Amino acid sequence: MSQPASTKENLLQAARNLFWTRGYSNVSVRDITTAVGVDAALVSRYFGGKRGLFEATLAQIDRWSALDSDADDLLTNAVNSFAQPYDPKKDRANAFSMLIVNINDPEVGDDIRTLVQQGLADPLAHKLDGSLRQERAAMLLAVLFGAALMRKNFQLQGMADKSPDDIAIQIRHLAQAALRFDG
Amino acid sequence: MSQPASTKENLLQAARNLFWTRGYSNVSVRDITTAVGVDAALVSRYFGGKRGLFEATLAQIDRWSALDSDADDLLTNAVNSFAQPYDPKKDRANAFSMLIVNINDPEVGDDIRTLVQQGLADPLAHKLDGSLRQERAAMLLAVLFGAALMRKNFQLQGMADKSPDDIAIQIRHLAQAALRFDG
DNA sequence: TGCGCGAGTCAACAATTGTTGACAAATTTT
DNA sequence: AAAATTTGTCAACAATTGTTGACTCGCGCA
Repeated sequence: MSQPASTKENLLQAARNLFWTRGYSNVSVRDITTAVGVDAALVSRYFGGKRGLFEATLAQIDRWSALDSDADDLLTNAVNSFAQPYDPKKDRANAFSMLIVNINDPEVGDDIRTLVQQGLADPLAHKLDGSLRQERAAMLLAVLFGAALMRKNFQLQGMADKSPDDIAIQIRHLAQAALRFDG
Repeated sequence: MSQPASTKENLLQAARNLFWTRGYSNVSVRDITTAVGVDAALVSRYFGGKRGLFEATLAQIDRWSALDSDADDLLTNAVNSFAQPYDPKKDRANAFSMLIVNINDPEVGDDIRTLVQQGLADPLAHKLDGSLRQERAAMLLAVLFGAALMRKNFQLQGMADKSPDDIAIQIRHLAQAALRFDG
């Protein structure tokens, strides 16, 4: 039995959808409020402003399901998280899109940087075993983000036009190489 | 004997520096003109507007030096193009940064997409031999762009804090894996 | 009935943006 | 020297942006 969604929750969801696809600076407060059907003033009322609303959406990404695994099937999970088609319900693949779209924003870029470093890269490196853990973690993320960048943002032929299964094979090939790096 | 740079050339250079580092929407016409020391109206006068000025900078990237090689040392050139430190004089490493920074811009994103597809990915695939050329070209670009993204934009530890030589070793490892892909 | 309160609207603000037309100065052309 | 063309400035514009304060409406409660 779900409660009738409050306006505040509606704003949060609309903000997530818009920020995560268009990027912070490319979404106006009025874009969000008209999507919900309320006045623009409510954003400042409820969240203290546009920036506060964005950070409220950021706070929802405190856990990365790609890290919910031991070192063995970490590769499988990492590959799957990018191979899956876009699904606004699952925060996993969605979150990566948001990061790329917002990383170069002068207003929120720093937030994204620390979120990825501390919330994703550091835990990932800690999960690996062997030497050069930080380097291999960074290389794995380079592969995953690079594939997402080519597939979703640049929409390159040879990546954007592949089925999730096909793309998973390509990414797995690269991810394995990243984890195998030993100098 | 270089001519004294004309104001139009100065605008073009200032626009390149700013657009390529901050992104199109994050740079105002007045940012560019005050950097040169002239009035903002000159952009519309000389280039037909902000958009025209941006496309004038895009027109300067019609050739990719990473493609100036046969299939053999293509990998070496590709790796070098990303390992080199940021240098506003050389358009090579610079151009990739520009592409990432502007790819998500609603105004110029499509320009970047077609430029990369037709000017970079297609010629690259044509240069490869063997099967799955389009896929391997896309994978190589995923590695190169992903490394640039982690290093310059996300500034991940394990990539951003490496010397050009060290980063070249990592990228070469991944790039070789990309070119070796056979399904 | 009257009081208070949460929810939301409305009008307006200051700032920033890209662009334009009229004008002034300087330089070249005739 | 006079005319014309280039080169640039200046003021102003309309649109968009985030934010604020005053206000209205509806509902529970005394």
